[in-house]
Amino acid sequence: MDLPQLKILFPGLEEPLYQALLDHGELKEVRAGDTLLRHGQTIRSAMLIVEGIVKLYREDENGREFFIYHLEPGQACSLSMVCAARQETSEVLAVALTDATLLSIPLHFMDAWMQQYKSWYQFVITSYRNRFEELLKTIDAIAFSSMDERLEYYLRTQAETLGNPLKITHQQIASDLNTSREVVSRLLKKMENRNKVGLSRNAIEWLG
Amino acid sequence: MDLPQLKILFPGLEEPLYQALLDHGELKEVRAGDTLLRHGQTIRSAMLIVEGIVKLYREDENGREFFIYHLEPGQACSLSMVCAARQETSEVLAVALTDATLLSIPLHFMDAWMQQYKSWYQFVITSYRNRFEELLKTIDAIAFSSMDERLEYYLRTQAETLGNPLKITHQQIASDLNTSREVVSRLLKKMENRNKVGLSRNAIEWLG
DNA sequence: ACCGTGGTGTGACTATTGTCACCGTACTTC
DNA sequence: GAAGTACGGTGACAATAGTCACACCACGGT
Repeated sequence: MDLPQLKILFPGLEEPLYQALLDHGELKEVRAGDTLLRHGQTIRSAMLIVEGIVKLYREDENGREFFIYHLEPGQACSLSMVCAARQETSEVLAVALTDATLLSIPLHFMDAWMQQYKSWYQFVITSYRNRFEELLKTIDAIAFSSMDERLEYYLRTQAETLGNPLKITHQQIASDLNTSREVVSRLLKKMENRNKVGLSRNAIEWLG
Repeated sequence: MDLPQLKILFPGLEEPLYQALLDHGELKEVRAGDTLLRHGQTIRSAMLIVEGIVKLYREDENGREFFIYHLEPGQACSLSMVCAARQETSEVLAVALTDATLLSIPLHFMDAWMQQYKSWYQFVITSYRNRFEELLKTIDAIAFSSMDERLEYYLRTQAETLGNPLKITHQQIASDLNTSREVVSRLLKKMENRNKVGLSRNAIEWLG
């Protein structure tokens, strides 16, 4: 991790802040499938995504996992930032979807930078707002749409951030949408008949 | 609006910040039913709730309104704060449920105070986190629960913030939950049989 | 007192989603 | 290559939620 790389990933920050990020941020490598944040876990640092994709879930009491959004390089885990700022516990489950590199910012720098660097405050607020928007879109999907519309939205957005064709099983989709595998299979079959998707084992191609 | 009142409503801020709030915040009186924030509207100031209850909705393309949460005195409209910080447009609909008094903070003070007063930054972050939590709870309700559970949760939380018995019609509940009046009436009747609620015209008493 | 309106109760039906059962097929492992 | 396992397809049925139709009643205005 060097300065030019950092500037590309997180553009628009102040010069001394980049240096501070390099000096005080700790790079962490995680493997695909690793759990980064568990429900109820206390958060001790803010996380910026340098490389890889992180998947965020909401869990219910029975351990069901509902997908809420992805975090990509250049983004920050807003929850980790606000929780960190108040040393509270996590309310979501975060799992690395691919091998990933994170820049971990110790708690006390959050406060300091917030007042020292306007660009940091802007970054945090912007991150927050973006996550808020994602959450609102998620609410739209489940509040206003039927399962076939939700599935289409899901496939479209997954294909955008994860690439097309998608390497995923029907069971994983069902779990992300909190429905059953049979329902997903049936709806996918219908979509295939309308040429919206191409189906094969462990892969789905989104054709729009 | 005077200093002691402000301290009770928004505890834990720095002394000079209270004075700044009084000096630069503009008090606005609104009537029950007034729309404070329309979807797509540009936001020019941050809003703190001094008195009354504000109801936040998410709208879909067809104008359906899905209830997301209430704002009470001492709380802030986080969306107005982040949007204000970046001069973006609103993504929700905010309506005064009762006559209300708002403290409107012009845009440029947001930035200044954020760096000047640690307590302001804490307040903004905390507000944000609380709204985020509400949103996650809303997602839980619609992602994991059936309509009868959602209705119970709705009645319980409404009774908490609005008082018991609730002055509300079945049609309004149906609209808030994005379902139909008949479904609400039927489920309420079942709940009455189980002594969870008392039903009368224009009013519902939550009995737990 | 009468009427009009809005709020509520309810039966019958439809549509959507969830569940169960079972099968075929690909891929893995030995 | 045989056996085991994960994945996907599909029919039958159950449960839930949405829609339509209509009746009844409370209340306000005249």
